[in-house]
This record gives sequence, C-alpha cells and structure tokens, in this order.
Amino acid sequence: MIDSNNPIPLHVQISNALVKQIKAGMYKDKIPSERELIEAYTVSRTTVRQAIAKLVNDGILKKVHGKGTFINEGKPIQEWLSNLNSLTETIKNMGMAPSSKLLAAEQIDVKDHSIDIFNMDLYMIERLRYADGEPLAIEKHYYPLSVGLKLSSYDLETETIFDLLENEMGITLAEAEQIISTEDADARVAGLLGIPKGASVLTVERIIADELGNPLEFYRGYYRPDKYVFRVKSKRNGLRS
Amino acid sequence: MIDSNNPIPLHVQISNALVKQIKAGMYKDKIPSERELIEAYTVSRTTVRQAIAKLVNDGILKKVHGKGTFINEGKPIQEWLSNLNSLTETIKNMGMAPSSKLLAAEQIDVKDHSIDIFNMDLYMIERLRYADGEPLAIEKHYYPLSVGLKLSSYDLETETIFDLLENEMGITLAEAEQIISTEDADARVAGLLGIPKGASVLTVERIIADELGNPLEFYRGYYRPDKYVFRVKSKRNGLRS
DNA sequence: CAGTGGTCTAGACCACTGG
DNA sequence: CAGTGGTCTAGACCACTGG
Repeated sequence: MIDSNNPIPLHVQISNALVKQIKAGMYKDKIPSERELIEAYTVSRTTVRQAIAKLVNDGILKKVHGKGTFINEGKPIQEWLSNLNSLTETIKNMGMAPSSKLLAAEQIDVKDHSIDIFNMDLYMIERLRYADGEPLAIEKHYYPLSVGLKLSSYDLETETIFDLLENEMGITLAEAEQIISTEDADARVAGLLGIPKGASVLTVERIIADELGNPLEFYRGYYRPDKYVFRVKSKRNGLRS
Repeated sequence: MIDSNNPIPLHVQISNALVKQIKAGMYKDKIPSERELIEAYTVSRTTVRQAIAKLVNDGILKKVHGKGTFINEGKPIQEWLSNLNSLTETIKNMGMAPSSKLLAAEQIDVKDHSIDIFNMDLYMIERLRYADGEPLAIEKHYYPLSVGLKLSSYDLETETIFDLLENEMGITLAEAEQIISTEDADARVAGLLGIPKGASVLTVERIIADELGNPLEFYRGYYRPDKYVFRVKSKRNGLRS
C-alpha cells in the first residue's frame, strides 16, 4: 500500500491512505497517534506529521495537544478564499469525488444581459456540480464569445475549466475579486440542488482578471451551505494607529 | 533577536522576524535560502522550513523548487484581508453612521455551550448593529470569563470591542480564521434584523488568536445580505500540475 | 556545475490531557 | 503516570533551475 519506491512522496501516499480510511469509516472519531502511524507505515515522525498537516489544513482533521488527532465530522467542504482554486480541486482536496452535469452552453446576446465587464457578446456555461454524487453547486461562467466557443469544443462534464483555460488555451488567470452573499433559492435552483424552495443558498460573484487586470471571466455560483462554506484567514498586523 | 530561551517557539520567532524584514523592505523579491537562514539563526532546517511554511500558507511567501523562496507581491499583510476587523470601521467607511444596541452580556456555563476552544466558562456579549439606524447585523462575541467581565464594565453600546481589547486591556489580536456561510433566519434573528422569518442571512464564525495561536475570541455574526456582503481578493496559485 | 527547495530518517526533550 | 501532539536537531539524498 505504502511504497517507498513509488515516485509519489511517502507523506502524500499516507495522506491519501488516511483519507481513504476515514471515508471507509475505519476510525470512529480519532485517527491513530503519530507513533502508531510511524509503526504502521515504517516511516519517520516527520513524514507522518507532514501527511497529517495537509489534512488539517484541508479541514479534514483537527489536532488536539495531549489528546490526539480527530476527524472533523460532517464538516462541509471548506474553500480557502486566499487561493483561487477550481471547485474540482477543492472537492478533491476534501477527499471526495467531483463530477459535473452540463446544463447549458450557449451564446448570450449583449443586449440580453446585464454583465457589462466585457463589451461584447458572451458565452455562458452552466454546470451542476457534484461531490460524491450529491449536488453541491450550480456554476455559471461567462466568457467573451471566442473563448466560450473554444471551451465548448471540449467535454465540459469531465474537464476542469481552469485546466482548459490555462493549459490548453494558454490563458493566465492571475487574480479574482469575489463577492460572497446569500439569497433564497428560487424553484429552479432549489430543484437542481435538491433543497426546499426558499432555502438559503450561498452565492458567489466573481471576476477573474489576468495580470494586467483585464477581465477574463465573470462567474456566478450557487452553493449548498450545508455542504460548502468559505474560509478566510485574516491578519491584524499593526492596524493600530 | 532570536532567542532559544524564549518560550515562543523558534519557528514562530523566525516567522515574525521574516515578516518584519519583508515589511521593512529588506528583500527585493527573494528571501535568503533555507541554508542561509540556518546559518543566520543557528537553527536546524526543520525549524527554518516550519517558519517559511507558515508564511507560504498565509500567502506571504511562495516557494519555487530549484530557484528560491519569493515574496508574494500585492498581498496586503498589514490589514485584515477582508474588511472584517471592526464593523464600526466598515460602516463608517461606507459613509454611514454606526450604532449598537446591547442585547445580552452574560456568563455562560461551560456545560451549556458547544464552543470548545476555551476550556472554561464563557462570557457572551450580543449586540444588534445598525447602519444609519437600520438593523444590519447581530454579533455574538464569546470570551473567557475574566476577559468578558472586564469588557462588560465598559459601555458596549458606544465602544468598539477591538479598541477595548487592544488599547484598554493590552490584548494583542494577531490573526483570525473565519468561516462564511448562510442559514435561514429563525424567528428571533428575523425579528431583530427586520426580515421575514426563514429569509437567508449571512453567517460568520470566527476565531481570533494571538501570535502563538491561542484563541482569544469566538464570534458568531448574522448579517442582512441585502445590506452587507463580503468581498475577497484571491490569487491564483502558481503551483499546478 | 553549484545552489535551491523537496523528502526523509532517527533520534531528543517539552507541554498538555486524562486517569 | 503513560500517551499525546509540539518543537527541534543534524544529518542525508533527491529533483529542479540556471549558467
């Protein structure tokens, strides 16, 4: 299972093994202690701690000094807002299986929409996103027509849009500004996400720009709050006057 | 500067020293290599890497294999990343007049609450916050009993809690982790905020810690989404496969 | 090639939790 | 008290970047 000849680092192998075991319900609440994992995998403590640190950072585990390392029960998927990650990446980091269903991929006339960041016709891609087969979010991406048309030539149910943009189309995503809010789910959103009409959904509006600040994508996402939350780290260095 | 007799861990001391040096403009783009830092601080590589890892996780530094460790430009490290420091300040910045109504200030038995970050009885302060006389948010702050009691001796309808903690009580707030989500307003929340029962409210859970990571405050806020949204800037990580 | 970060070992002592 | 995670040392070899 853990193979030191494998080019995948040992701490990554252990990390993955732990996620698999946690998902399989092998541990009720607590994972084995670091010393026990050292024994089990015949590795050093550094390696074990490195594996655990990753899962703690992802919000899967939680360490308590003197007691042990515990599984973060039933916690929704947590996205770190300081990094702009694709939902696919985030879901994978949480040890779940991402999938997508394409709802729409179509041109939108400039006069029909209120998104004014591109001064041209748009192409809209809408997908229902799943984690371990459960509906998680609806994502609508808006691109300039040429970009959208090119994207639509790929299989958008299996591909990661960020991958396509960055690796296939040579577009560099640099930074994003996101607005997080909430609204009551309308009938369509509720139906797709499998929640009652009127229930709260987390909403994200996002503009991604390149290094020069030119807009590349407008995005609107609707997330099930019981399965997905946003996490932010903040600092307070020398704010005092 | 770096003192191994200091109870503050060496890697934290080095971490802080690096931040100070970066802010002072001591490095143009790249910080010294790990081997150089080992020399400079007379510590092991593990310790240096631990110090750097923290700053990478915070988005201040960025490592590039084979090249070095670089400063992440444009990441403001001197302020809260998301304008959540003091609601008073944020409201003022929007050109509105902040005010507060104290709803509760009371001790909570350790056995009655599920907040387990302090292993002691808590003191809870709950306020309804207004902007230009309109209800905007409900804020619940939880502190260790001694801190809460001291806070309650001030006029919490006019004072800013962060001001009291930092300037009157000499408590240093270093960093916070926040979780943003949403839920349906219950009758009480709806009534206080002046929205229909069941309507969506933005929720924030926050733990503020000192420089060593010891928790200082637990916080839960309920915001009217029509009057308050969260804005976050994110960067795309350079490290993808 | 020298220099960089990435991975890993095999120890050690400490501080904290609970019985 | 035994067991836990937290910190730290002093090494080693590897993979990658650039001249």
